[in-house]
Amino acid sequence: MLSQTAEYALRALVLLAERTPGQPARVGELADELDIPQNYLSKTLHTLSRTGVIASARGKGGGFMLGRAASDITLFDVVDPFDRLGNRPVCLMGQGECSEAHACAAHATWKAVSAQVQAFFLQTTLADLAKKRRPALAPRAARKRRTGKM
Amino acid sequence: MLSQTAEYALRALVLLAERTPGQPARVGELADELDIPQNYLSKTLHTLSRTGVIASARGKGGGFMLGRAASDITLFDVVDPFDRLGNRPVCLMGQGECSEAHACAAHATWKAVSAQVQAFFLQTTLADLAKKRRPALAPRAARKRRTGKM
DNA sequence: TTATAATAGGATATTATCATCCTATTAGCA
DNA sequence: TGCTAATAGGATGATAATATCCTATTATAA
Repeated sequence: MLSQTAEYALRALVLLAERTPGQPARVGELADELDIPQNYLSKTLHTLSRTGVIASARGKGGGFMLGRAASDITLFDVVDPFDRLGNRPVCLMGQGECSEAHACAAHATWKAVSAQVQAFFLQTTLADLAKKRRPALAPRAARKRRTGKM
Repeated sequence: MLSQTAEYALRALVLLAERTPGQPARVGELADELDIPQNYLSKTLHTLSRTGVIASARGKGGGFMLGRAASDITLFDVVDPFDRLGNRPVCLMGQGECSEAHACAAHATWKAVSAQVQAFFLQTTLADLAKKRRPALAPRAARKRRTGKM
């Protein structure tokens, strides 16, 4: 569904959204926690810093942090610089195999499904994905046993 | 949404579905009409012939044709051998970032959207995509002016 | 039985994606 | 000022997807 790069970006930004705002997180930390190659993530985040969804600070005490409130960053914002969700053709068979004027029987259905996917990315925000940890629901033992995998 | 290969396969099979059944179509013809590299399409179709959705006949007068009724071949049948639609992870952030047990706020929404996409591929058939040309609705002039593009 | 037209399929080239390496730049601190 | 910790970013390597080339195999018809 998403390219590797876009998935990395998304996971990293969800992590950022879970951090206390204003405190920059180092790429190394993020890469480590997410098991993503550090140098690769570095460039991915840099790309996002250019679009403004995150901010970067160089030097000691630097790192990356969200550029605005998590509830104000959509998944589309995060993913679109890598996978062009906006540019996808209307017809799943490529450009204009079936057009609005000369539509196949499935055209309307696909358009509807496709629109739902778009809407999901446009309406869901990082705040929705960030884990609002609810300790009451997760027994203490289970939390400790976390392996990082699965 | 689909890989290049899967898209080629789908377009070619829609074309086959529009042909008179039982009459094999040569790869060259199909590739030509769809503007797809012939040798590549050849292998793609060969793959599908092994899964049984199409049949192939070698030698003079040979070619490819649907293996069963167009209304009995789903888009899933065509696409799955190339893009594993069935194997996609539940969470769009990769394996188990959020699980059923520890779900993010968007989990349910994404699952629903994802299921709709799956359902589309499972329920739509080649017959639905094949152009049942309705000359009454398309003015003769418009039909002639077709450029192949757009 | 030979010529021809088609798919079958291995080998290989090309291109895009994913990933690493290394150096430059910037900021903070002793 | 100089040391250290961080991002910035060019160059390059590895891998997978896409595409081409060429020969083998099979079927039909003269």
